[in-house]
Amino acid sequence: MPELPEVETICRGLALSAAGAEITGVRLSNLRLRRDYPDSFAERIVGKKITSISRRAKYVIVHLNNGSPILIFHLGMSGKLLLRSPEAVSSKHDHVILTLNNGIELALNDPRRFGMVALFNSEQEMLADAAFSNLGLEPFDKKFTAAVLHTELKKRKTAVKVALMDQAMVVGVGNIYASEALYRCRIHPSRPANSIDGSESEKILKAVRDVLREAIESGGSTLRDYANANGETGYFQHNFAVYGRGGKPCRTCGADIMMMRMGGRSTFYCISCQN
DNA sequence: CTCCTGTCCTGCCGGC
DNA sequence: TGCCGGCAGGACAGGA
Repeated sequence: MPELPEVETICRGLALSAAGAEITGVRLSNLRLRRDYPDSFAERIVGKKITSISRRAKYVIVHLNNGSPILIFHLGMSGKLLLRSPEAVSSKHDHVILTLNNGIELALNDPRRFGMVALFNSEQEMLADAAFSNLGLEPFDKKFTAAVLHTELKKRKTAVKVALMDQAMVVGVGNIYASEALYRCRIHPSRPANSIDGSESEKILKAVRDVLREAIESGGSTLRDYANANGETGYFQHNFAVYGRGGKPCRTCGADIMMMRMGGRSTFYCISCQN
Protein backbone atom coordinates (compact mmCIF):
# COMPACT_ATOMS: atom_id res chain seq x y z
CA MET A 1 0.00 0.00 0.00
CA PRO A 2 0.76 3.54 0.00
CA GLU A 3 2.91 4.36 3.00
CA LEU A 4 3.21 7.88 4.36
CA PRO A 5 4.96 9.46 1.33
CA GLU A 6 2.40 8.09 -1.09
CA VAL A 7 -0.56 9.16 1.06
CA GLU A 8 1.01 12.58 1.54
CA THR A 9 1.46 12.96 -2.22
CA ILE A 10 -2.17 12.03 -2.80
CA CYS A 11 -3.30 14.55 -0.18
CA ARG A 12 -1.31 17.32 -1.82
CA GLY A 13 -2.90 16.51 -5.18
CA LEU A 14 -6.37 16.52 -3.69
CA ALA A 15 -5.71 19.81 -1.93
CA LEU A 16 -4.88 21.40 -5.27
CA SER A 17 -7.78 20.04 -7.28
CA ALA A 18 -10.61 19.10 -4.94
CA ALA A 19 -10.48 21.62 -2.11
CA GLY A 20 -13.12 24.26 -2.54
CA ALA A 21 -15.41 21.99 -4.54
CA GLU A 22 -18.84 20.85 -3.48
CA ILE A 23 -19.84 17.20 -3.47
CA THR A 24 -22.80 16.80 -5.76
CA GLY A 25 -23.14 13.04 -5.99
CA VAL A 26 -22.01 9.75 -4.51
CA ARG A 27 -21.86 6.33 -6.06
CA LEU A 28 -20.84 3.15 -4.24
CA SER A 29 -20.00 -0.31 -5.53
CA ASN A 30 -21.91 -3.31 -4.31
CA LEU A 31 -18.73 -4.77 -2.82
CA ARG A 32 -17.83 -3.76 0.70
CA LEU A 33 -14.39 -2.64 1.75
CA ARG A 34 -12.66 -3.46 5.03
CA ARG A 35 -15.54 -1.68 6.72
CA ASP A 36 -19.11 -1.33 5.64
CA TYR A 37 -19.95 1.92 3.91
CA PRO A 38 -21.14 4.62 6.32
CA ASP A 39 -24.87 4.75 7.03
CA SER A 40 -26.72 7.35 4.97
CA PHE A 41 -23.42 8.13 3.29
CA ALA A 42 -24.73 10.16 0.36
CA GLU A 43 -27.28 12.12 2.41
CA ARG A 44 -24.64 13.18 4.86
CA ILE A 45 -22.12 14.54 2.37
CA VAL A 46 -23.96 15.62 -0.77
CA GLY A 47 -24.18 19.40 -0.87
CA LYS A 48 -21.17 19.80 1.44
CA LYS A 49 -18.09 21.69 0.42
CA ILE A 50 -14.57 20.28 0.71
CA THR A 51 -12.67 22.86 2.72
CA SER A 52 -9.29 21.18 3.11
CA ILE A 53 -7.43 17.89 3.00
CA SER A 54 -5.10 16.59 5.67
CA ARG A 55 -3.33 13.37 6.54
CA ARG A 56 -3.03 11.40 9.76
CA ALA A 57 -0.83 8.31 9.57
CA LYS A 58 -1.88 6.63 6.30
CA TYR A 59 -5.39 8.08 6.39
CA VAL A 60 -6.59 10.78 4.01
CA ILE A 61 -8.86 13.21 5.85
CA VAL A 62 -11.32 15.25 3.85
CA HIS A 63 -12.66 18.20 5.84
CA LEU A 64 -16.09 19.44 4.85
CA ASN A 65 -17.60 22.79 5.66
CA ASN A 66 -18.39 23.71 9.21
CA GLY A 67 -20.66 21.37 11.06
CA SER A 68 -20.40 18.66 8.42
CA PRO A 69 -18.99 15.20 9.01
CA ILE A 70 -15.33 14.35 8.44
CA LEU A 71 -14.67 12.02 5.54
CA ILE A 72 -11.83 9.49 5.81
CA PHE A 73 -10.18 7.26 3.27
CA HIS A 74 -7.64 4.52 3.83
CA LEU A 75 -6.05 2.92 0.80
CA GLY A 76 -5.14 -0.49 2.17
CA MET A 77 -2.58 -2.28 0.01
CA SER A 78 -3.86 -1.46 -3.44
CA GLY A 79 -6.05 1.62 -3.14
CA LYS A 80 -5.85 4.72 -5.29
CA LEU A 81 -7.71 7.99 -5.01
CA LEU A 82 -8.06 9.34 -8.50
CA LEU A 83 -9.24 12.68 -9.79
CA ARG A 84 -10.63 12.42 -13.26
CA SER A 85 -13.16 13.64 -15.72
CA PRO A 86 -16.70 12.30 -15.23
CA GLU A 87 -16.51 11.10 -18.83
CA ALA A 88 -13.71 8.71 -17.92
CA VAL A 89 -14.79 5.11 -17.98
CA SER A 90 -15.13 3.91 -14.43
CA SER A 91 -13.17 0.78 -13.85
CA LYS A 92 -14.05 -2.50 -12.26
CA HIS A 93 -12.58 -1.70 -8.87
CA ASP A 94 -14.03 1.73 -8.29
CA HIS A 95 -15.85 1.49 -4.97
CA VAL A 96 -16.56 5.08 -4.02
CA ILE A 97 -17.07 7.82 -6.59
CA LEU A 98 -17.71 11.39 -5.52
CA THR A 99 -18.94 13.81 -8.15
CA LEU A 100 -17.75 17.37 -7.57
CA ASN A 101 -19.20 20.62 -8.87
CA ASN A 102 -15.92 21.64 -10.50
CA GLY A 103 -16.14 19.11 -13.29
CA ILE A 104 -14.06 16.49 -11.53
CA GLU A 105 -14.80 13.08 -10.07
CA LEU A 106 -12.91 11.59 -7.16
CA ALA A 107 -12.77 7.79 -7.24
CA LEU A 108 -11.51 5.34 -4.68
CA ASN A 109 -10.24 2.41 -6.72
CA ASP A 110 -9.07 -0.61 -4.75
CA PRO A 111 -8.77 -4.10 -6.29
CA ARG A 112 -7.96 -5.88 -3.07
CA ARG A 113 -10.51 -3.96 -1.02
CA PHE A 114 -8.34 -3.67 2.08
CA GLY A 115 -9.05 0.04 2.05
CA MET A 116 -11.92 1.81 3.75
CA VAL A 117 -14.08 4.87 3.75
CA ALA A 118 -15.53 6.28 6.94
CA LEU A 119 -17.52 9.26 8.09
CA PHE A 120 -17.28 10.80 11.53
CA ASN A 121 -19.57 13.44 12.97
CA SER A 122 -16.78 15.22 14.78
CA GLU A 123 -13.07 15.29 15.41
CA GLN A 124 -13.69 13.70 18.80
CA GLU A 125 -15.66 10.87 17.27
CA MET A 126 -12.88 10.29 14.76
CA LEU A 127 -10.13 10.24 17.37
CA ALA A 128 -12.12 7.85 19.51
CA ASP A 129 -12.47 5.35 16.68
CA ALA A 130 -10.30 2.25 16.93
CA ALA A 131 -8.50 3.24 13.73
CA PHE A 132 -7.25 6.48 15.28
CA SER A 133 -7.21 6.01 19.02
CA ASN A 134 -4.11 3.83 19.05
CA LEU A 135 -2.01 5.75 16.56
CA GLY A 136 1.42 6.89 17.65
CA LEU A 137 3.22 10.11 16.79
CA GLU A 138 3.70 11.49 13.33
CA PRO A 139 7.33 11.03 12.26
CA PHE A 140 7.75 14.76 11.61
CA ASP A 141 6.12 15.80 14.87
CA LYS A 142 8.55 17.74 17.08
CA LYS A 143 7.36 15.61 19.97
CA PHE A 144 8.78 12.56 18.22
CA THR A 145 12.31 12.86 19.55
CA ALA A 146 15.15 10.36 19.76
CA ALA A 147 14.49 10.07 23.49
CA VAL A 148 10.82 9.25 22.90
CA LEU A 149 11.77 6.74 20.23
CA HIS A 150 14.33 5.15 22.51
CA THR A 151 11.77 4.81 25.31
CA GLU A 152 9.30 3.18 22.94
CA LEU A 153 11.88 0.80 21.53
CA LYS A 154 12.95 -0.27 25.00
CA LYS A 155 9.38 -1.40 25.70
CA ARG A 156 9.44 -3.87 22.83
CA LYS A 157 11.15 -7.22 22.52
CA THR A 158 10.18 -7.58 18.91
CA ALA A 159 12.52 -6.89 16.00
CA VAL A 160 13.31 -3.23 15.43
CA LYS A 161 11.92 -3.42 11.90
CA VAL A 162 8.61 -4.76 13.16
CA ALA A 163 8.58 -2.01 15.83
CA LEU A 164 9.09 0.69 13.19
CA MET A 165 6.09 -0.62 11.29
CA ASP A 166 3.95 -0.61 14.44
CA GLN A 167 1.58 2.31 13.94
CA ALA A 168 1.17 2.63 17.70
CA MET A 169 4.81 3.69 18.00
CA VAL A 170 5.28 5.94 14.99
CA VAL A 171 2.86 6.18 12.10
CA GLY A 172 3.35 6.07 8.37
CA VAL A 173 6.31 3.73 8.12
CA GLY A 174 5.43 0.58 6.23
CA ASN A 175 7.31 -2.35 4.81
CA ILE A 176 9.38 -0.47 2.26
CA TYR A 177 10.52 2.50 4.30
CA ALA A 178 11.27 0.39 7.40
CA SER A 179 13.87 -1.57 5.43
CA GLU A 180 15.22 1.55 3.75
CA ALA A 181 15.54 3.49 7.00
CA LEU A 182 17.40 0.69 8.79
CA TYR A 183 19.79 0.35 5.89
CA ARG A 184 20.60 4.04 6.19
CA CYS A 185 21.57 3.68 9.82
CA ARG A 186 23.33 0.35 9.34
CA ILE A 187 21.15 -1.49 11.83
CA HIS A 188 20.11 -5.07 11.19
CA PRO A 189 16.32 -5.39 10.87
CA SER A 190 16.09 -8.30 13.28
CA ARG A 191 17.89 -6.55 16.12
CA PRO A 192 15.59 -6.67 19.15
CA ALA A 193 13.99 -3.24 19.59
CA ASN A 194 14.99 -3.17 23.24
CA SER A 195 18.65 -3.56 22.31
CA ILE A 196 18.73 -0.25 20.43
CA ASP A 197 20.61 2.39 22.42
CA GLY A 198 20.19 6.14 22.59
CA SER A 199 22.63 7.03 19.85
CA GLU A 200 21.16 4.39 17.55
CA SER A 201 17.72 5.82 18.27
CA GLU A 202 18.97 9.19 17.06
CA LYS A 203 20.23 7.59 13.86
CA ILE A 204 16.95 5.76 13.31
CA LEU A 205 14.95 8.93 13.85
CA LYS A 206 17.05 10.82 11.32
CA ALA A 207 16.97 7.96 8.82
CA VAL A 208 13.20 7.60 9.04
CA ARG A 209 12.67 11.31 8.53
CA ASP A 210 15.22 11.54 5.72
CA VAL A 211 13.86 8.63 3.75
CA LEU A 212 10.25 9.75 4.14
CA ARG A 213 11.11 13.33 3.19
CA GLU A 214 13.09 12.26 0.13
CA ALA A 215 10.30 9.92 -0.94
CA ILE A 216 7.72 12.70 -0.63
CA GLU A 217 9.96 14.91 -2.74
CA SER A 218 10.00 12.17 -5.38
CA GLY A 219 6.23 11.82 -5.38
CA GLY A 220 6.33 8.50 -3.52
CA SER A 221 7.29 5.06 -4.79
CA THR A 222 5.50 3.04 -7.43
CA LEU A 223 6.05 -0.71 -7.29
CA ARG A 224 3.07 -2.03 -9.17
CA ASP A 225 0.07 0.16 -9.05
CA TYR A 226 0.54 3.20 -6.87
CA ALA A 227 -0.43 6.46 -8.50
CA ASN A 228 -1.07 9.93 -7.16
CA ALA A 229 -4.44 11.66 -7.43
CA ASN A 230 -3.68 12.59 -11.03
CA GLY A 231 -2.80 9.02 -11.96
CA GLU A 232 0.94 9.69 -12.12
CA THR A 233 3.52 7.28 -10.73
CA GLY A 234 6.17 8.10 -8.13
CA TYR A 235 9.92 8.04 -8.65
CA PHE A 236 11.44 7.09 -5.34
CA GLN A 237 11.58 3.37 -6.19
CA HIS A 238 14.64 4.19 -8.29
CA ASN A 239 16.37 5.28 -5.10
CA PHE A 240 15.72 2.13 -3.09
CA ALA A 241 18.97 0.93 -1.55
CA VAL A 242 17.67 -2.44 -0.42
CA TYR A 243 13.93 -2.93 -0.96
CA GLY A 244 13.37 -5.41 -3.77
CA ARG A 245 17.11 -5.74 -4.35
CA GLY A 246 17.67 -9.20 -2.89
CA GLY A 247 20.76 -10.84 -4.40
CA LYS A 248 21.99 -7.57 -5.89
CA PRO A 249 25.12 -5.81 -4.66
CA CYS A 250 24.99 -3.17 -1.95
CA ARG A 251 25.58 0.25 -3.47
CA THR A 252 27.85 1.14 -0.58
CA CYS A 253 30.03 -1.91 -0.08
CA GLY A 254 29.20 -4.30 -2.91
CA ALA A 255 28.18 -7.14 -0.59
CA ASP A 256 24.93 -9.02 -1.17
CA ILE A 257 21.58 -7.55 -0.31
CA MET A 258 19.70 -10.26 1.56
CA MET A 259 16.00 -10.95 1.61
CA MET A 260 14.39 -12.52 4.64
CA ARG A 261 10.85 -12.81 5.90
CA MET A 262 9.80 -11.18 9.14
CA GLY A 263 6.24 -11.49 10.32
CA GLY A 264 5.24 -12.59 6.87
CA ARG A 265 6.74 -9.50 5.21
CA SER A 266 9.73 -9.35 2.91
CA THR A 267 12.65 -7.63 4.58
CA PHE A 268 15.84 -6.48 2.89
CA TYR A 269 19.22 -5.61 4.33
CA CYS A 270 22.89 -5.55 3.43
CA ILE A 271 24.70 -8.57 4.79
CA SER A 272 27.81 -6.48 5.46
CA CYS A 273 26.68 -2.93 6.30
CA GLN A 274 23.96 -3.91 8.75
CA ASN A 275 24.84 -5.97 11.76
C1' DC B 1 -0.29 -6.68 28.52
C1' DT B 2 2.91 -8.26 24.17
C1' DC B 3 3.80 -10.94 20.37
C1' DC B 4 2.85 -13.97 16.55
C1' DT B 5 0.00 -16.03 12.99
C1' DG B 6 -3.62 -16.02 9.95
C1' DT B 7 -7.00 -13.53 7.33
C1' DC B 8 -9.31 -10.26 4.49
C1' DC B 9 -9.07 -9.74 -1.39
C1' DT B 10 -7.53 -9.58 -6.46
C1' DG B 11 -3.86 -9.55 -9.76
C1' DC B 12 0.39 -10.75 -11.52
C1' DC B 13 4.49 -13.36 -12.28
C1' DG B 14 7.32 -17.36 -12.72
C1' DG B 15 7.65 -22.27 -13.07
C1' DC B 16 6.10 -26.40 -14.92
C1' DT C 1 -1.03 -21.91 -23.99
C1' DG C 2 -2.80 -22.69 -19.23
C1' DC C 3 -2.80 -23.83 -14.47
C1' DC C 4 -1.02 -23.24 -9.82
C1' DG C 5 1.58 -21.51 -6.03
C1' DG C 6 3.42 -17.65 -4.02
C1' DC C 7 3.70 -13.02 -3.24
C1' DA C 8 2.19 -7.94 -3.02
C1' DG C 9 2.81 -1.07 -0.19
C1' DG C 10 -1.90 -2.72 5.68
C1' DA C 11 -4.50 -3.55 9.57
C1' DC C 12 -6.92 -6.26 12.55
C1' DA C 13 -8.68 -10.43 15.31
C1' DG C 14 -7.68 -14.15 18.05
C1' DG C 15 -4.82 -17.23 20.51
C1' DA C 16 -0.58 -18.27 23.11
